[in-house]
Amino acid sequence: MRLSRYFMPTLREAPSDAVVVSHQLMLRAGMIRQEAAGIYAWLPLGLRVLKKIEQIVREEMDRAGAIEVLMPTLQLADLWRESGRYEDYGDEMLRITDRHKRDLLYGPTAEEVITEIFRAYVKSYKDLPKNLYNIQWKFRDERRPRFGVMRGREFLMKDAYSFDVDEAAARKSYNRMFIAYLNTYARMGLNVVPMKADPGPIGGDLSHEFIILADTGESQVFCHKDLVEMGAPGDVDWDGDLQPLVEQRTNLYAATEEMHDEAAFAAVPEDKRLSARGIEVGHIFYFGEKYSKPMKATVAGPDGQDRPIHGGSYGVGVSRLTGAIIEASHDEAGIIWPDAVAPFGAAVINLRPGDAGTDEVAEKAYQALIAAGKDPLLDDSDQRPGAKFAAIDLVGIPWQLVVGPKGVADGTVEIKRRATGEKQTLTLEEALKVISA
RNA sequence: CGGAGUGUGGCUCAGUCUGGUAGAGCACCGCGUUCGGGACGCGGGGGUCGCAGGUUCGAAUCCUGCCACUCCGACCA
Repeated sequence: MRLSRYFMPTLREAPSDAVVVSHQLMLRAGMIRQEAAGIYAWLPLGLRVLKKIEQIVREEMDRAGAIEVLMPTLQLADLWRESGRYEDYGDEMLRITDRHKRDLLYGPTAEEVITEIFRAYVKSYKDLPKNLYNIQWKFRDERRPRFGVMRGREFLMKDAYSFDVDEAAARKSYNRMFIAYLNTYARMGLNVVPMKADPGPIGGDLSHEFIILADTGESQVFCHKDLVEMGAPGDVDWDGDLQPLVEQRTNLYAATEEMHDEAAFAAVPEDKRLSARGIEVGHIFYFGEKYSKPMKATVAGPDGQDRPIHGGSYGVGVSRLTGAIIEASHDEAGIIWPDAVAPFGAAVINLRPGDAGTDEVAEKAYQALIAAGKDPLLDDSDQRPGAKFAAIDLVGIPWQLVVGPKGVADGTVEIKRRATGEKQTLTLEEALKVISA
């Protein structure tokens, strides 16, 4: 992409209504534009990041055996009356009436819809387990939206739903999602810690929040230090026994403020106790027959008798992650995107557009990076060098390849790694090799 | 939803108390000088001061109502 033809409206100063750093930087980098409280338009740069995150989530869901569907944003109120949640949900649910005076709602989640779909087709235990997911916009009319896209009213969420014949089978589905989540966040360059969460009315131990650690996180969290650096399991035998991998994490202490147990935390060796701020970027839980019973989602068991399926649901805040990643990865100059989610893989900065020498080298570098699949941004804008550096630092592109008249004169370019600030002066060929490595 | 606050050009803000022909910086346009970490000079464009009503000879400024947004708190991907 050539910057001169792109739409990347960066700001030198942050709008005053942004208080958290990710919100400020997203506005300054021209990623989003607020249209109403908690409702944002995604500008080209923001959309690129959002799509990359979405795609990682999708790939890891697929790998774990989940199957993608797309459910509507608008749902029929009657479906929610069946589950009993239409009245329970309260003002957070945006209710809509269509021209025929039918009650609709903008989905805050999709347990009812997926259960309706499932029950229409699946009749036998032999068709289980199944896990269906969708990545769709949700709306929750938060009393107080804030923190930019991290607590918007409209947000993009991946929600997966598992269907199993009994609790033991549901636990296996749960474990698959647990591992898939670890892999998902690891690919985005995040250290994530699964923490025991409030399981709600169902009880049991099958509810975890996935928390990334960031100084600006909105909740206080407590955990065993080893969890932070434990890493992700990667690809595993998804049909095998995942319980040991899960227990390796869940046996160490980790809890958010609401679930915190001082006594249990005190039992963690003192040098391993970590108290930090965290941001919730995922939540998984098992809810058993909560929806299948009232909505009559049953399958025939081996004995021929119908029984309600055991369900679980698994959410990832896709749009929230754009903000959360920035919270975890930025400096005074701006955003530092992990390579996997960066809007562009590299920026070629032509310090003097119009100069035959720099134009030629910059174009050559740009074409080579395209060929290498780095999806580069070519800064061919007519600005002074300082302004270019500042803007490219701000938007956080992982590699900068600087083509200036001095370098061209002696056959070199400069590359800079955004994350470390490390600069090297190399020939173009060497530079391309480093960036493409 | 309780409490607090803010709405003035794309962004940051002054002007409001004490009514008298709407300002600055950044951004934008033109020309020139510049050009390796957000340059400089000269010239220029852009705002019915959130909306509606009221008071007044005269309202960004005072009064009333409404709307939007933000912050703090209780709740949540």
